[in-house]
Amino acid sequence: MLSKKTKYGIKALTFLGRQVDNTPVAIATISKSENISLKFLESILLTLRKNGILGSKKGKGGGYYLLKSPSEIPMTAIMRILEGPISMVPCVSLNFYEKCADCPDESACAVHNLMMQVRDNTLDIFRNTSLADLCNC
Amino acid sequence: MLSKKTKYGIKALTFLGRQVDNTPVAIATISKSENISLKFLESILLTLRKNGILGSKKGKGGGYYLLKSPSEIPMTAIMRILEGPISMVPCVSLNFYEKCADCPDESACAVHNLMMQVRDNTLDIFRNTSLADLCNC
DNA sequence: CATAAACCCTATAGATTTAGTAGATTAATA
DNA sequence: TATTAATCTACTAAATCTATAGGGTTTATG
Repeated sequence: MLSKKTKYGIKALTFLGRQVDNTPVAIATISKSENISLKFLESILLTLRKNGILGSKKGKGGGYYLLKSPSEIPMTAIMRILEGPISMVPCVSLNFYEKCADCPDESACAVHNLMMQVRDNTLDIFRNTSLADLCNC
Repeated sequence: MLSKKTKYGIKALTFLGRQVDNTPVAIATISKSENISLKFLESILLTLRKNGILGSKKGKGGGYYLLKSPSEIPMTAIMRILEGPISMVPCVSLNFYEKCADCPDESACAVHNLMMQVRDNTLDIFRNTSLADLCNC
């Protein structure tokens, strides 16, 4: 299940991507428009900034803005920052790999092989979808 | 992320599906072979029984056994029982649908439309994979 | 009747999620 | 320069979920 953090993060990014110019938008503006708890959104936007997706400007007239154009931001990046691994099990993760404690042989593990398929398919979608695609719908 | 419950459940089902005859297998046998905590596995097998996947026999020589042949058990059924919804958001779920509180218009929601794609792809895999496929690998 | 097994109920430690509260810091502007 | 509007930081907290553990009950078998 997708966390609210990720869901809200994507919604906020989409909101920013739909802006005509790329001038800073205040958290409160996004919060009201997308029905997201202000302080929760604040922490989400902060992590997006720390991970190079967003820039921010402090003080009056400040806010958050996209650092790249929406078409240059793949969903893989957004998902990995907000949700973490795209895989359903760590043992098939590309960026967050971890061996299973209970499983002696990965290549013989039924779960492993099934989840590899799921990962490949999901990854394919996220790789071929950019923030721009989300903004146009 | 896949819960351990689901992972262990699938492993146990695979173990049962690989049995030559379909005679009852004790929880302890599966627990040892697959490195799964006995009491946790107990509760997992119980829910699989209550959901029509497994049968059980009490007393000496008792245990759990599959109610159908592995090829007749699709992964969709197993996943829904153990993990719940296959969708990443309730608003695109076929079997566990729930409207989002924050979202006024589903068809205009970027998250909704993206997760619909992911669901379709994942569902396709689970529909075309049966327990039998997992047993042969 | 003894034994071995599923069954059933309860509790719980720990982690994660989803926030809320309080204040510090920074920058534009009147 | 004083004010104001904004981000930034840190702490707290409730609620829920996860992954067990323990103990007692029931049922079948030899």
